[in-house]
Amino acid sequence: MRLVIARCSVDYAGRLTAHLPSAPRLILVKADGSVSVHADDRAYKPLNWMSPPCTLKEGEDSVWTVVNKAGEKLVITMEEVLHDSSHELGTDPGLIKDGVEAHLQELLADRMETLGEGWSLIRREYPTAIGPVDILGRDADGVTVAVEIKRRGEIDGVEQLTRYLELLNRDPLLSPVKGVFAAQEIKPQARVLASDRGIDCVTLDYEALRGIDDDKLRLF
Amino acid sequence: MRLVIARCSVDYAGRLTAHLPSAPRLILVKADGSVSVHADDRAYKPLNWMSPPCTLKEGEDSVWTVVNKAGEKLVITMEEVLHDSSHELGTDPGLIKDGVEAHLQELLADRMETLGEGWSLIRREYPTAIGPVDILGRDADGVTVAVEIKRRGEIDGVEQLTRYLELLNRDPLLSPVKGVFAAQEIKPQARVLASDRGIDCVTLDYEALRGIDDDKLRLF
DNA sequence: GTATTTATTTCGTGC
DNA sequence: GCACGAAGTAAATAC
Repeated sequence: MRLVIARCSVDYAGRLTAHLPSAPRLILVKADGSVSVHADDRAYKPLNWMSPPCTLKEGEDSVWTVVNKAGEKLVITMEEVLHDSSHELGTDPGLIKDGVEAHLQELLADRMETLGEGWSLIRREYPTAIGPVDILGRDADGVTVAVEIKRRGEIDGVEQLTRYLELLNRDPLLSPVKGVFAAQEIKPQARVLASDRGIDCVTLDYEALRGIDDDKLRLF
Repeated sequence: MRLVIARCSVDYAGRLTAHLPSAPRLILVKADGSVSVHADDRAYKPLNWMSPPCTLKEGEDSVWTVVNKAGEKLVITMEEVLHDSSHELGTDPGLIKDGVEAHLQELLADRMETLGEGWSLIRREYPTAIGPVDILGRDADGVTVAVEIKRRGEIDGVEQLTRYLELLNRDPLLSPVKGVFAAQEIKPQARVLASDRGIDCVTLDYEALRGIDDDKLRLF
């Protein structure tokens, strides 16, 4: 990893065209070949960047040119280098995540009763021609239920579930199939659309689900 | 801007929970208060970060704790500091972009003939109850046309246009309204769905549109 | 301030 | 390799 602090101007021509007038910035060159130009704000997002695979050519006139296969080009004109250091980091062991949608799906599949008494799981990631349904289950009356899970429930999640329901209801072995839209948070518009289409909305409490699951683990 | 290269382990607890085992990494502290932890890959994306507003507390035991208002917490345990430097960058003049969706809309509104001979503009951002239609126009026969513009045309863009068309066609002053899905690149699935719904697809050539526009500017 | 839409989205995953 | 869905999406913009 190479860190350069320099007064520079930058031009990008690729998917769009962008220009940065001269100012002091951080230029970050990673071992993966990526180059990013950072100001002292915008959190972790650089002003300009080039993702790997790409090649960096340092010209003798202090002009760096980064190009990729698609012909995108990032040109950094260095006017004054204030700092330049390189560091050997090695490959990173990587990070472990927890709490995303996949986890919600696991937890809910394990606790279908959360959706209603007597509800049961048929399977997770139930495959259809247009993609997998998050959870397919049955309610207390044996009616098939398709559950779409989101962390944040928005309008396109309802659209997605609608497409699944349309398809599943063509299958005489499954039909009629009810829809449940489950999310940690459901936007009002999504709720209205779902209701309009006869889809039930359920707000998931991640902590509670996990707590229930923990209890279960503890008890059995 | 402060640059620290250190062997460290990191824990994040907030919207999700994540852990990074000990390894050498770059810790980037910006003037905006943001803190990001970078490995030597993943392009410009950090392994972990905290966005401003947040506060960084450097403990005496080489443990940095970053917290924000929502109670999210990033804990960096420094085991060995290999580099530590600070740099005054000042505020950045910022960047000038060109070629994004808004620009495509401007260009196309200026050149409705691109869509068909004799086509004309009614208005851009035509307001409806469910949001603005990118472009409302008329074809050579005077038929109303709703145009949805995307940089990359995907299935939900077609869904969106479908909703607009459904609504617009309820208005007897406008009906019948045709649909045109215009994008620099249209995914095959989006094309199929559009065609199925009687929506025409048009691939936009940004360079050509701009060229035409430049010509226009030159001529008049 | 809330809701919606865009993004050089990026990133993973399944086919 | 392509297509699709998710992201600690974030950021800009309209309402």
